[in-house]
Amino acid sequence: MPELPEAETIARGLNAVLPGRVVRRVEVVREDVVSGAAGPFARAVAGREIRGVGRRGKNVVFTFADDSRLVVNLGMSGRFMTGADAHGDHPSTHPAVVFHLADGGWMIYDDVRRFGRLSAIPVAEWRRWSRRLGPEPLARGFTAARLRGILARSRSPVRSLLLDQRRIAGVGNIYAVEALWFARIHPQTPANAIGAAAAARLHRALRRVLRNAIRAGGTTLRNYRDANGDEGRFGRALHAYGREEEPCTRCGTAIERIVFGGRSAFVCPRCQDGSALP
DNA sequence: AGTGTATCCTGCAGGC
DNA sequence: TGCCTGCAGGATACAC
Repeated sequence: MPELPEAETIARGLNAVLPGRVVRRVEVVREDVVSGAAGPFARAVAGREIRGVGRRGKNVVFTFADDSRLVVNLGMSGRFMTGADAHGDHPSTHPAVVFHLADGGWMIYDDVRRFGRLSAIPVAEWRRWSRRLGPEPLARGFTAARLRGILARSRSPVRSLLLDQRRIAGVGNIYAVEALWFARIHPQTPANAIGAAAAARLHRALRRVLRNAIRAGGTTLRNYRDANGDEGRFGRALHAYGREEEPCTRCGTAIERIVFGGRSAFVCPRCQDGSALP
């Protein structure tokens, strides 16, 4: 579920309330969501002071005072919720890991489908961990030329390339589909067939879509809620994703759903007909 | 190298 | 109401 904008929204929400607080005890309710065994995971996190909460790609990253980290990939249905009162009710329906804080507060990682993964990363492993991911698409250094270089190295369909976290970090199916609609590029276009002008359109579209989605607090289709329990408001701004048989907002042609790489893509057969590749 | 398929899970919507 | 199918924001492993 959550892609870059959702992870960013969650990280910001957590960063507003967690820095300076200490994790007293970690309760692993569902062992399958932590990497490695529950015991070592809990021991790696318990006792640490949270210095900040950020994001890398689609991952929410907690940095502790000793520079070790807790990295959370939210999978399809991962969520965070926090509360101040240890004895209060909490809204978690599928708690997977409960973090008891030293001041009596709590943070729960809740995950219906349990595709999410929580990993404790020691200081010495952080660089290596982060390097497995491609560049951040919203970073200053991510230029149109850089995107074009990435595209040029692959013949795979451009949508598949955008979803490959090793090449670009944080883009998921919704925003890949949306950016390709804006750029008028068919999702199955071989990446290396995309010329300089089309690559520049895609670069602009990708950053625009991601930025606007962050501004809207992400996209809620079903599960997604931010750290305050609020829905994302970007669903209203979708032009292609999930709009099968609805009119293209640019030309009125019915949006089509196609499936490849095991995932749905949505395309305007007229705007994205493969003729605007230069 | 790239693609299709299966797998990990649960919940929901739609058809009958 | 119940049963069945298909679908879902992700990631990974495997065979071809």
